[in-house]
Amino acid sequence: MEAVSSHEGVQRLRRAEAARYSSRIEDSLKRLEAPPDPQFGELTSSFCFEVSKNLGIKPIELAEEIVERIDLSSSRLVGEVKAEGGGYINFYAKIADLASLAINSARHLDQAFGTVEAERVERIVVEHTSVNPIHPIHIGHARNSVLGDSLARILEARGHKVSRHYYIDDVGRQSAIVAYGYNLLGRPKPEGKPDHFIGTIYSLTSCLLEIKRLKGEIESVKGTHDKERLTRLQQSLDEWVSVAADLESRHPELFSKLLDAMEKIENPEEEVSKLIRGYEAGDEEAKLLIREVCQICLEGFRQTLKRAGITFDSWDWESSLLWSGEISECIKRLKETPYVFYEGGVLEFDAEKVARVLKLKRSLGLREEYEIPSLTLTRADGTTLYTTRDIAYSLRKFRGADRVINVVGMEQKLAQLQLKLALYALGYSEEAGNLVHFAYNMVRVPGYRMSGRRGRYVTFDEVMDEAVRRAYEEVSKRSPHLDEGLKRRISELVGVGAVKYAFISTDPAKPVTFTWERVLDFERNTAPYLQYSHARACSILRRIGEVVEDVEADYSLLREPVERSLILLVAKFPEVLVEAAENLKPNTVAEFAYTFADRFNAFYAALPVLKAEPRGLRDGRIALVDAVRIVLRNSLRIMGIEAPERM
RNA sequence: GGGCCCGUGGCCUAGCCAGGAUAGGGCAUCGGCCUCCUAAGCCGAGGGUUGUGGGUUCAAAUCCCACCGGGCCCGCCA
Repeated sequence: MEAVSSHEGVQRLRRAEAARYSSRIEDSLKRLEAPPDPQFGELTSSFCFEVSKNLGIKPIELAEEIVERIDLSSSRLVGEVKAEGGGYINFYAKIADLASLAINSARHLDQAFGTVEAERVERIVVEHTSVNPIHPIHIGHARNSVLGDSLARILEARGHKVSRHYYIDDVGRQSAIVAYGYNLLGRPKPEGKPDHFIGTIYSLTSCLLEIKRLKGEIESVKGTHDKERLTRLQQSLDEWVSVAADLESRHPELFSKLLDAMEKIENPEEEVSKLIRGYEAGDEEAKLLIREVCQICLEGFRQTLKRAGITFDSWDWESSLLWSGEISECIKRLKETPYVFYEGGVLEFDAEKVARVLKLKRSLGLREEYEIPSLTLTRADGTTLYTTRDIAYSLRKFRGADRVINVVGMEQKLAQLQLKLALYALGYSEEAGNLVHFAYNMVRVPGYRMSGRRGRYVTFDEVMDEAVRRAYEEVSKRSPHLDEGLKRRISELVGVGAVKYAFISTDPAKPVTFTWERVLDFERNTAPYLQYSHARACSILRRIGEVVEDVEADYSLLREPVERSLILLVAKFPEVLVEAAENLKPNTVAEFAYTFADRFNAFYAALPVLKAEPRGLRDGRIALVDAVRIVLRNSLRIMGIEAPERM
C-alpha cells in the first residue's frame, strides 16, 4: 500500500499537469484554484481571462484551444479537462484513483493523517492565557486560552517543536493588593475554588482601598474651589460605594472582616506600596506572602485549564526576571543604544527613532507619517513597567525558540509594537522579525463591563459548568440507555467542546458578544455536531466484525455525488492544516470540519453502508467511513476537542 | 486630534491577506423525513443595495481612496 499522503497526491497532480504546458500556462496552472461548485470539476484555471485581451481572442476560444492540446493519457489522477463557463479550464479528477489514494492514506497514517511536516522545522514558543493571578479566568481570557492552545496544536501538526508558556504577572500593584488583603484576613484557607476565593479577596481589597483613597482625595480637594473635580471624585466614590454594597451582599463575612482589619490601619496604601517594593527587592517576607497568594490562584487556574484540556510546558514568573537581573541587564543595554532618553526623571524608549533609523515602518505595515509613541521604561522611582519587563521576557523566550507567538488582546497592539522595536534596538533583528503578536478582539458581556476590581465577570468555570449541565440534559434525553458514568463523561466533553468551538470558529479579529445561546448551542455548526458525526461513524464501524482489507474495497463504485465530495474533502484535509498553520488561522480548521461533517451526515442519511451491495461497494463505503472517522477525530484534536465514540 | 480593528438577509457567521462562475453556512420561520448503520440528524422553501460613495480591472465582498457607524489604543496601568 502506498504510504503517500494525499496532500502530496494533490501536489503531484498539480505538478504533473503543470509540467505539460508552456511556461506561461505553467505559471497559471501552479495557481490552479478550487472551483466554486463540484459541477465545474476539482481544479480550475481562469488563465484565459487574464490573457485573452492581449491576444485578442475570446477567453472561451483560447480555453478550447488549450483543452484540445492537453493529453491526459499518462495522467494518474485527472480524468477530464473541459473549457467551460466562458473561458475557464476545468479539471475533473479520476475519482476512483483519488479515493484509493486519499482513503488509504488516511487509514494508514491514522493519527498522523493531516500532518505535513514543514520544510523548515522550527522551535516555537506560544505564550498564551497569562491571566494575572488575582481573579478567576473569565470568558474573555478563555478566548485567549482556546485560541492559543489550538494554535499550538496546529503548529505541532506541521512538525514544529512547540512550547506553551504561561507568563505569571506577579510583579506590581495588583498582586500586592490581593496579597495585602489576604494577609489582613489572617491568611485564610481558601473556601471554594481557590482562584474564585482569591478573586473575591482582590475585589474586596481593591474596592476598600479605592474608597479610602477617594475619600482622602475628596477631603483635600474640598479646600480648593475645583468644583468640577470634586463632582467627578464624588461620582467615582458613589460608584465604588455601590460596588462595595454589592460585594458585601455577596460575601458578607469576608467583607466585614476585611473592613474591620483595614480600619485599624492608618495608611493601607503605603503598606501596599511597601509590599510592592519589598517584593521587587526580593524581601523574603514579601516573597513568601505574594508567592503563596499566586500559588493559590494558579492552583485554581490549573483546575480550570485541565478541564478545558489546555496544558502548559512552562510557567514563567515575571518576578524571576527581576530577581535574576535579566530586566536590569536589559535596561542597561537599552541605555547603551541611541534610542533612549530621560524626560522628567523617567527613562523613555524612542520607538519612533528605531523605526525611522532602521527603516522599519513599511515592513511593519505602518504609514511613514505615523509617529510611534515612546515607551516609558522606568518610573521616576526607578521601578520598571510591564512592557519593559516583557522585553526581557521576550529575550528569554527566544533563548529556546526560533519564533515566539504572543497571544495577546489587540488592545495591546501598540505595546507589542514597542516591544518588537525594542528588540530591533538591542540588535536582535532576527528575533524581532520572528516575534508575532497574535491579536484577538474582545469578548463583551451584554449589560455590563467585566471588571476584576469590581468583582464583575463571567468565569470560564461557570460557562463550562452550565454547558456541561445542558449537555447532561441532552445526553439523558437522547441516550437514556447509557450508564450514568458514561453519560457524565460524555456531557463533560460535549459541554466543554461546545464552549471551545464557539471561540475557535469565529475570526479572532472580530469582537464577540458573549451570550449563553452562543456557547450552549448543540446543533449544526457546533462541536457537538462534529462529535455526533464522529460518534455516528464509530457506530457504523463498531458493527463490523472483521477488519476490512483494502483489496476488497472497489472505490470505482463510490459514484454518488455525496461520496465524491466526501472523498475530495478527505484528500483536502492535509492542505487545510497546512493553510491553518501558515496563516495562523484556527478558524479554518473549524470551517473545514463543519463542511466535512455536513457532507458525512448527508451521506449517512442517503446511503446504506453495511447493507450496501455488492461487497466491493460495501467495503469501499466502510473504508470511506473509517477515513471520515479519522479526519473528524484529527480535526477535533487539532481544536483541542475530544471525539467521543458514542453519545 | 492621530493610529489600529470591525461592519455580509431579523440575529450570528464564512469567504477578504494571494480579485474570478448564481455571496456559502447556522439560528429563527415554514413544509416534509425515523419498518433501514444514533433524528444532537437529513431533505426542501422564503429571506441579501456584502455600511455608503467613488476608483482600479475583462472581472470587486475581496485591492485603492473618501466618508458613516461601533470598538480599542495613544498611562510613570497591565
